[in-house]
Amino acid sequence: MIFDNTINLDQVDLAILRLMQENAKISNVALAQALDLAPSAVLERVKKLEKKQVITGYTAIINPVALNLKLLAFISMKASHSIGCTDTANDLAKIKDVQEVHVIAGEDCYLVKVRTADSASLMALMRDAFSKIPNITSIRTTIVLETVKEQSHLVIPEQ
Amino acid sequence: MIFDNTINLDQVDLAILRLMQENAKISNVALAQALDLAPSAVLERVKKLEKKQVITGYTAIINPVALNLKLLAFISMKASHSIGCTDTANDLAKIKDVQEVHVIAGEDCYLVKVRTADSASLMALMRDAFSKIPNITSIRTTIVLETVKEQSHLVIPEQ
DNA sequence: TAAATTTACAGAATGATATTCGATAACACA
DNA sequence: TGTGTTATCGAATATCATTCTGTAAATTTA
Repeated sequence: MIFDNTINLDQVDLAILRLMQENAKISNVALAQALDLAPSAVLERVKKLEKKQVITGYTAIINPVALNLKLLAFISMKASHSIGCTDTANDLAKIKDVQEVHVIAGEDCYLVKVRTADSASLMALMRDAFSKIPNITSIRTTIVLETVKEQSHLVIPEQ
Repeated sequence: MIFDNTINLDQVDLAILRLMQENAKISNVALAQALDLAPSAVLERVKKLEKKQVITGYTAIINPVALNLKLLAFISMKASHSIGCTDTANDLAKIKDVQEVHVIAGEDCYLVKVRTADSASLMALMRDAFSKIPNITSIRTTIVLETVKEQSHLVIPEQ
């Protein structure tokens, strides 16, 4: 039996994704007008995209500065454990202030994106959370001075 | 004259942000019920948060794999130009496949997050786009093998 | 302190919207 | 060709967003 892992998205699906990525709160009616379809047809497609986990959620984009989260940092780490062990990565992922945890190729093992109020709270985070995680042998912290672009928008193929 | 740059958010505002970050498509009525307020009052607050640029948008979170975007990479760059010059960063930001551009402290100048289909398309991107940007003197590409956590959700203070 | 102004909220009205459902047409496949 | 599946439409209804007015509270000003 062939396990069909491919998700086939047609032009209409891609257009929906494009519009909803741009503005998740676009009304179903507006979507339908833009796509030249009935609202009920569009709704069914959106539901299907959600069920197929093509769309995994909807979120409000919040200005970090408004929440006083003025420090962004990337932290590279090496670990001593065996290759393929996911414990350390999972421990890192549990930390709330950690936005991203990536296992990377190259000299280091993990790349972590962290957002805190300031350098003091980053220091506190490292003392209280990172240092408790076993097997981490080295850490290199890169402070972001200025973010010129930061978006989760994906490039959606034109056709 | 004191320029009031502070954005004062009370408990209700934070609760709105928490709920809308979790699910941007939550209905106004549901929000109002959760906050024990009238829908009209909540709507006014949301509008205000948008106007104050606390909420900067609403987006559908799309699974990159569904769009065949299976490669994630971080690229560190050095540049030869004078400190404070933003041209290079802006050039990088213009590239569609580039999700993030950060000016960083440390040995390198820029950290760039890129998402493409595969290593071939990353190669093509470097050939067609990155190489055209002047003043870049060195590049170090870090390929992500696995992403354990990736979210734009901010930590919203409890109270 | 008192008056004036601003702000936040509730409640009602209405206009728009989401959602459901049955019917139909297009399509895939054997 | 016949059968099952899928996508769509259009209408009906329930839900919701949005606007507006009045009011109370908070804040500012004199």
